[in-house]
Amino acid sequence: MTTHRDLQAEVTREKIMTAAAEEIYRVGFQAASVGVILRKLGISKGCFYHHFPTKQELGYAVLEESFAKLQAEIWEPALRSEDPLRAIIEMFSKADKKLDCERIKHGCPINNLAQEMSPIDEGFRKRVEKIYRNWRKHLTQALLRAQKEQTMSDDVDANEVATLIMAVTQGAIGIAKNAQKPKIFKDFTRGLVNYLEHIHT
Amino acid sequence: MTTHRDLQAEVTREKIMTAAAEEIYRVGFQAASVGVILRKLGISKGCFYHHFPTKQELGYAVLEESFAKLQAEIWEPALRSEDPLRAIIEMFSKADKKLDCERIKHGCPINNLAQEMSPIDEGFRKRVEKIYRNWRKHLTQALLRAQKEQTMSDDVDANEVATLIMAVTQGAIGIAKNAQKPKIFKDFTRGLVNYLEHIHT
DNA sequence: CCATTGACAGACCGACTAGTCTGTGAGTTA
DNA sequence: TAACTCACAGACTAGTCGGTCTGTCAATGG
Repeated sequence: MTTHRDLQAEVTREKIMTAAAEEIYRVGFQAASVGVILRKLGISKGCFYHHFPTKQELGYAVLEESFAKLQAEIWEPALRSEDPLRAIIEMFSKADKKLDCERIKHGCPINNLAQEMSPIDEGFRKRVEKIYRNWRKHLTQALLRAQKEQTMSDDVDANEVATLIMAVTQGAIGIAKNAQKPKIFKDFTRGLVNYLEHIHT
Repeated sequence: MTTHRDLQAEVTREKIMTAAAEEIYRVGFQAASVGVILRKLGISKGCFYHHFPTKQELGYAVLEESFAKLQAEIWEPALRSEDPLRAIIEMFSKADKKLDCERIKHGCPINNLAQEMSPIDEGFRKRVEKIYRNWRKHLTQALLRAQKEQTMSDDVDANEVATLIMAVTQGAIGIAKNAQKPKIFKDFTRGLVNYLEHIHT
């Protein structure tokens, strides 16, 4: 049975997760201090370590629950769309609007974590790899569907296009984040968009 | 006049720089400990802080002197080549050989540093931005030259191709580094290579 | 030859970190 | 209502970090 206490505990866990996700996104995992996160929430050490055994486990949870979900939410509509290739093209074309700007400035949360933590923590590495494998799989499936439904040229290899999209996305976000100018993101994706237009039928 | 002492000091500085570059490349800037670097070299704290005012300045020096130089050395031959586009294509084609594997496994040193430090240190951000601007400039110039010398199609925009190459390179290295399989690098650049072949004349 | 310089040695410091441990008191159950 | 559980509080610890400071001694210049 779920008691009032269990519910309250769940709320607390969520509060920690949200604040941690923000902080990790803002400054990176290593620079994110457990103490700072708790002070911001007005929550005690005891409370935190009641919910998470280590800072590392908190990081894993943020990656798997918060970041992976965010990524899925961003791509799912396009991948489910009737005309996936067109939807993807429009994702890039509209990338300089509203919320996306903030996301470009701070980079892709998953990629940030990956670049920082993968070389020194196998746990992060494997979790990120799983997310990427998934992304690649769904993207490829969507493009194969596009070919079947005649909205993408048969002359190209769906898997090849999928990896190209992924590489450009990650590369362009990284470069734009560094430049701190979301406008630059479009500079670095224009070539890809033109190419995608070219194979769109 | 350059005395024997000055010379010895320069040697020491170089030793520190080399060890620091390795360590920063291996574990990132924040995780790299000054103490660990010094212990490895058998050098004292006093010695280190005689040569570098802060750890931050050491990081800047490594980025500007070691990493930027490395990057230039890798791309210069291709960009100076008679047929730059062909040379670039071959760079990607041969990326799974020898030394390059190690580089792919640990990622691009500059990009690693950029992703980790740019959001929290403007000094790193600006230095990386300068390197990227330079890379983009030289790459674009090389492609414009290719067009003038009729080795690249006039139908494409040199700047657009340059940014595409940069984005794919950074994205693919990042993904391959995470997967820890250099072979994957080729998967993620095959689409680009085919495209480059296509516009090569 | 003697005064000075500067490359280096290493003990030391304060700040900060992740993580522990002993309580405490409200919510739950018998 | 009495026993108990568990979400939470917060002082505390051990260790690491970047950075400082004083001292030493060989190379240097007058």
